[in-house]
Amino acid sequence: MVQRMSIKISDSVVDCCGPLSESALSEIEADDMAQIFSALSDPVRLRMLSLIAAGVEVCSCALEEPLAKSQPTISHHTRILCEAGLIVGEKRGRWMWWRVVPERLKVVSRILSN
Amino acid sequence: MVQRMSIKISDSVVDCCGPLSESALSEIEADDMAQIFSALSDPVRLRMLSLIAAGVEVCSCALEEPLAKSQPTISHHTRILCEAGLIVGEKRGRWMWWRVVPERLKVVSRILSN
DNA sequence: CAATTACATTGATGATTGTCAATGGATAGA
DNA sequence: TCTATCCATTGACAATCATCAATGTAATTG
Repeated sequence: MVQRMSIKISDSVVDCCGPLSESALSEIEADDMAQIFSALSDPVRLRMLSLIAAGVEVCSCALEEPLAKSQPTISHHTRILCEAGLIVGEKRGRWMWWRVVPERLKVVSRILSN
Repeated sequence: MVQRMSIKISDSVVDCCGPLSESALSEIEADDMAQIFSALSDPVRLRMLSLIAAGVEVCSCALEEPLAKSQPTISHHTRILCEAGLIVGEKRGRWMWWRVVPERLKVVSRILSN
């Protein structure tokens, strides 16, 4: 049985935004971008994202040991990365498998390269 | 008279880091990257960065009105962006002039595009 | 020198955040 | 059905953060 995570991504930033210097950001655009950068602003989450990106797919249970955090903390961070659209999860059996969303990273990358 | 801001940037991330997925981040690299993303994780700072990038050079006093924040708050945010190496300031007379550091933005951009 | 202006710093406050123990729900195996 | 496992949620706590009033500092002007 396969069950997909629901994601709440703010998409106003995905298609509309050119590079930062082009024109002043609206408050809404700034809020959306800030959500993504907030997700990336924690060292544990960055290492988590790196670990997930290193493998094709990574189980939640495989993150506790290298990150040296408790299970609820791991769950908390995967949730934040998921809500920012940076990773997606798929539950298979008892395991939650995570993979990165490269297009999402590219969106942010493109905004910063002006 | 010209006076430059002192910046404290953590540089371990500037030259060393390939894309996120290449290999697992060390804790030190993750800390440094997190500092940059933290600076970008606030909507006011994003709009501030956008405003500075829009003009060639922008005075602190020209930021209060469009951002609708008090002078101490503006000063607080410019400081954080500066410490992250994203902007540099130069004091000329009574005015503090800010400009973005495009290379710094490119560093972050490159990390995200794997 | 005195007044004014632009900015930084300090201190305080309310809000947000990272962390984990405890608990609950769902799935697999015996 | 019972037990074990994987994960999410809740609640609590300490730490960090965004904000601003008050104050300090440096530079310009009269």
